[in-house]
Formats: sequence, C-alpha cells, structure tokens
Amino acid sequence: MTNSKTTTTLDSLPNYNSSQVFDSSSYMNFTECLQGSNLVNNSLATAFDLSPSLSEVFSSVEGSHQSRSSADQVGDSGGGRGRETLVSTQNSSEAAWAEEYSGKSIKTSLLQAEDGGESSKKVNNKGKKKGEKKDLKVPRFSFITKSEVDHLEDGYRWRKYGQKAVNNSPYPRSYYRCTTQKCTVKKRVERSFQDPSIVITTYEGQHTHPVPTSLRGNLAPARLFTPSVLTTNSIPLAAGSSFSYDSLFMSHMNSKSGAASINSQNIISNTFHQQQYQLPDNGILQDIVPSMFLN
DNA sequence: CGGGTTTGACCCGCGC
DNA sequence: GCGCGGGTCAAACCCG
Repeated sequence: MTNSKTTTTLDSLPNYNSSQVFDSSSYMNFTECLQGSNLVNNSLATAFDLSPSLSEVFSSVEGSHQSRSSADQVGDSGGGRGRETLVSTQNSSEAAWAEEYSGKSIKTSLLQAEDGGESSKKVNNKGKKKGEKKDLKVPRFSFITKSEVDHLEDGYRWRKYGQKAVNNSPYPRSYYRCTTQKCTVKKRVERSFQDPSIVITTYEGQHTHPVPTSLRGNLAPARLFTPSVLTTNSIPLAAGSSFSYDSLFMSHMNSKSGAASINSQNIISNTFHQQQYQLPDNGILQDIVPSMFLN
C-alpha cells in the first residue's frame, strides 16, 4: 500500500435519466451528504492523500427512500445516456459494474440512485426496536475505489459490527458504524469480485459531529480533492473561487427535479452554507463540480 | 480494562 | 408459506 496515485474522474450518473433520477426531497444537501459520507471534512482528503494504495475512485450518491422497491429504482435505469452503466443496487451491481469497469479505466461518477434499493429494503428493523423504524430517507453516498485496502481512512472512527459473505463473491462485505455517540452513520465496504482492486464503499446517514480531529493532523479542506485526484473534462468554474457544495448539490437537485440544468453561475451564487471550500487554483476541482451535477 | 473485531445466530422483507 | 439473502446483534475474543 504505497504506490499509486489517486485519480478520480467525476462523471455523472451512469444509469439514470437526469430527469427522473432525483427526488430532491429525498436528498440531503451536498455538504451534508458529503459530510455524512466523510467526504468533506477531510475524510476523503485523507483517503485520497493518505491512502497510498488508493488509485482510483468512483463515487456515487444515493438518496435512499426506503419505500421504493428495488425494481423501481434499478429496473429501468438502462444505461443512462451513453455513460457507463452502473447499477446502483449493490447486490446486483457487483456483476454489473464489474463488468462495466473491468478492463477500462474506472471513472469516478457521482452516481445517484434513488436508494440503490439494495439494502434499503430491509434497512433496520431489527427485532428489537420495532417501534421506531428509521424508514425515512437515509441519505447514502457510495463510491468505488480502486484500492488495496478495504477500509479507507476517512477521518472518522468506525467500529465494525458485522460482516457477510456476498453472493457470488469470495469477498465479504463489512459493516461499520461511526463510533461517535449518537452518530448513526454507517458504512458498508465490499470488494468487487471481478476486479479485486475495486472497493465499493457506501456511507449511509450523516455525521452529527465534526470529524474527530486527530488522526492525521489537519487536513485543509482545499486539499479535499487534490489535483492528483481529479481529472475530468467538463464545464469549468472559476478557478480560485470558493463554492458551497451545498449549492452544487441543491442545484443538482433542482436540475434533477425538472428545473433547467444548472450553470456555474448558479452554483457559485447559491448559498446553502455550511462549509465552503476553496477551489484549488489549478482549477482541477472546478472540473469536478459541474460534471458531478450536470448530467 | 476499554474499545474494536470476529462470527454465528437472528430478524425481516422479498420473490417464488 | 417457505426459502433466500441482506443487515444487525451480541457474545467471545483480541489487542494495546
């Protein structure tokens, strides 16, 4: 675990039609999403920068509604517009995307699945607390990583609470929970059986606390997506400008829900606060933005 | 000893 | 109704 550089390409939702993929109400704003997914508060930065073996990342966002049937969400997806098709439901996705990506360079895409169906169905109705079901939308954010290590360092502390064998795969799926009290974020990690170098990480929920300072010193937000991490060709934003992921996210949501497609102007001007991140001067990050949300 | 991991059992929803 | 598979629990175990 020491080689590779991380190259990430954010594309867009592989499998869905932009016009129907989202139900904005079901998604949290991007920052939340990222935060919940450890992507913002330095987590991914950690992963990208500090995880030696990480070489490529593929990401996706899922807003989950538990109510949807998997057939619903996955079903029609039929390869959204010429992009890589990536079935978001993880159970069946394995083969699907392994197939898709094996042999090709993996591109990072912001995949939004309305819940990825996969686990949403059962979610948590453990016999114990049946009174309270956490049915509501559990925001999910998943990404594919080409890494030799399964559990990427993301700044948060996790406790493994389970492991299951995955169908048709020699690699097990591990379940982690954030160790911070009252934080219900979960993370699921599994490796592609077709391409063992690929790891699928899915975050569920959002952290209710800041990243536990510590682990790796301080990681500046700007380093979140480092130049080496991102490569993509898409609509550029003004380099050096700061933006809010939330804005982007919301814009995306809007565009998804029927509104006109977003434009960088929108993205930058909208403010949904929370954290704002500085775009690196080299403009790399700017590339990622539009591509993440335009679709 | 506290905190994390392992692992088999259990729960539950879904499809047949 | 039943079996399957995913997700979670929790006791046992490990480790610093």
